[in-house]
Amino acid sequence: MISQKARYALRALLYLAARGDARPVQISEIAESERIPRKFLEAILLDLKKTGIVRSHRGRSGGYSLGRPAKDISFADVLRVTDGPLALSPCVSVMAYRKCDDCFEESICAIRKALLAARDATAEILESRNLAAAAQQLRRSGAL
Amino acid sequence: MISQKARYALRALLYLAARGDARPVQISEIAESERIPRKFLEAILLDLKKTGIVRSHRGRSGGYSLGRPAKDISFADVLRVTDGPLALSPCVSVMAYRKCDDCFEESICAIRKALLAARDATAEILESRNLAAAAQQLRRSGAL
DNA sequence: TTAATTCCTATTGACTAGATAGAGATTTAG
DNA sequence: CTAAATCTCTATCTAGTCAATAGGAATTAA
Repeated sequence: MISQKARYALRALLYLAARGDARPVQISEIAESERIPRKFLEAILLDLKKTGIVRSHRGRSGGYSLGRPAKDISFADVLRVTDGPLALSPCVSVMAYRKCDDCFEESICAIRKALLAARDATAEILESRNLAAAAQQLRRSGAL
Repeated sequence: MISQKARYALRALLYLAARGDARPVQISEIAESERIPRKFLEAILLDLKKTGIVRSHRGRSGGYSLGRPAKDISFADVLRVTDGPLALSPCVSVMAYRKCDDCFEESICAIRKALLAARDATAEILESRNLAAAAQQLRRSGAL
C-alpha cells in the first residue's frame, strides 16, 4: 500500500498540473483545495523540491510550481520520493539496490526471480503514467 | 517492500516444497535449515495454516506440510497472508476492496486508474509464480 | 519596513514489525 | 498408560515508522 504522504503528494502535483499556471501556487491554496493538512503538505513539498519534482519561490507571492513539464513527471518518480523504491525487495531495486541481509546466494534465489519480475511489471506501468496524462483524464471526465 | 515475515514464509514454504516429502516437517528443522527465529516461524506457520496454505499435524512426530500441491500455491497467495493485499491502494484491491477514506469520486480518480493498472500487472506476475516452479528452479541451479 | 511566504527542526501519539517467553493442548512411541 | 515431543495460544517488549502539529528562521515583494 502507498502511504498517505504519497496520496497527498500525487493530489497536490495533480492540482498543479491541472492548473497549468506558470505562476507559483501557495501551499495554503493547494492544502485547502485538496483538503490536505497544511503543515504536512509543507513537508511533502519540501521533499519533492529536493528531487526537482517541484520548484519553490520564497517570500511574498511565492509558492510552488512543477519542476519540469507535467508529462515528464511519472507516478514512479513521485512514489520513489514519498515511499522509497518500487521494488518488493532491496535486491531487485534498480534505483536503490542493496543485498538482502541474510541472502545466501543472490544469483540462484528463487524468491528474488519472482520479485524481480514483479518489480519490472510495476515499474513499467508506473513509469509510463505521468501527470500530464492524468490531468488530461480529469479534464475529459469533466472534473475540472 | 515485503516484510521480513513474508521472506521467512516464502523460505519456509520453499523448503517444504523442495523437500517434497509426504511426512510432516517440524518447525525446528525448518527454522534451523533456513535460519529463521523459531518462535517467529511458529506464528507465521500458524497464519499460513489458517488460510490452508499449510497443514499441521500435532503431537509427537507432528509438524507441517503443504496444504495443497506446490504448483497451486502462488507467491501472491503467500504475500496476501503475510503482508495483506497486493494492491497499492485499498480502492484497487480485488481481494480486499475498500473505498479510500477521503475519496471524492472514485470513478474519475486519475490516481486510482494508475494504481489499478499497477495492481493488475503485479498480480499477473505474482499469481503465476508458484512454489513448484520455484523449487524446480532451485534444483536446476544445483542448490539442492 | 512589513507582511506574506517558504524553510527547517523538533516533537507527539498511535500504531506496527520483529522477536521472545511460557504455559496449555494434543498426539504418538514405547 | 505414560511421557516425551510437538503444535497452539496469549501476552509482552522494544524499536521504529507514519501522520500530524508547532514554532520560529529565512527570504522576498510591495
